[in-house]
Amino acid sequence: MGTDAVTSLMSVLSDPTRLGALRLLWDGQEHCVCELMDRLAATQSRMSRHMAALKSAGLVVDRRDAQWVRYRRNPALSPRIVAIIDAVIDAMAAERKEAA
Amino acid sequence: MGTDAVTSLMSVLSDPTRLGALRLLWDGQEHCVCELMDRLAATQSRMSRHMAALKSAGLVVDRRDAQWVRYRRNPALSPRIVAIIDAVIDAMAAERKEAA
DNA sequence: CGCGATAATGCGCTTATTAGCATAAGCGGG
DNA sequence: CCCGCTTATGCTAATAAGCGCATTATCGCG
Repeated sequence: MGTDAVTSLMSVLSDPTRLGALRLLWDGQEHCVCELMDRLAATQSRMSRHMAALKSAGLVVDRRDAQWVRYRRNPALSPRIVAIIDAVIDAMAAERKEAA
Repeated sequence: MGTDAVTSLMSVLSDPTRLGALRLLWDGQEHCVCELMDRLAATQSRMSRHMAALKSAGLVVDRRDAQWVRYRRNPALSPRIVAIIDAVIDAMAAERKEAA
């Protein structure tokens, strides 16, 4: 990790579309961009760019499968990063429950 | 919490000066702006604004004491928020250890 | 009441982030 | 080889974030 690795991680997490994607990917399964688009109500280019950001941060990995690109949570993520994201996703879930 | 409370929290956390201040304040003690300035190598206006951001996010509280303003961690913070920040500070500590 | 010390704020500037639109790139099928 | 589907990317405009500088505000002290 660089000097401000945590800071850049926080930057990546400070976007609702990226957080939503992370929440969906956190089930460990693969999800294509089109599915994420639909479920997060994002346009194609927007979704693609946000996924690129998550990938560039090392939080997710992707795989080409025919015309689809399947993203999934990076299984090799450091425990400290996982701890942060788990806590964030937990807070998001609570927030969603309250809103309902 | 609003719809994107978590997102805005992440935004507040995505700055090295604010993260540094949070780390220092996380000991539960009071710290004046001047001390934070010194320890984080920040100018006065910069430090003041960042503390205002942390305060506005509800993460810290302040108290006037003569010519000083003492900031401290907000003791009434929700457990979910605390969990996030604890994890972030833990990651920062690990990062600092590696850098040394 | 004026002074020194500490902190906050108005202002202008620069840089970073994000979005949409259009276009290109990768893939399988016919 | 072209077509349709899916995803990535170049470009540009709009917005937000952050900083420094200067100024203002607040306080205790003499």
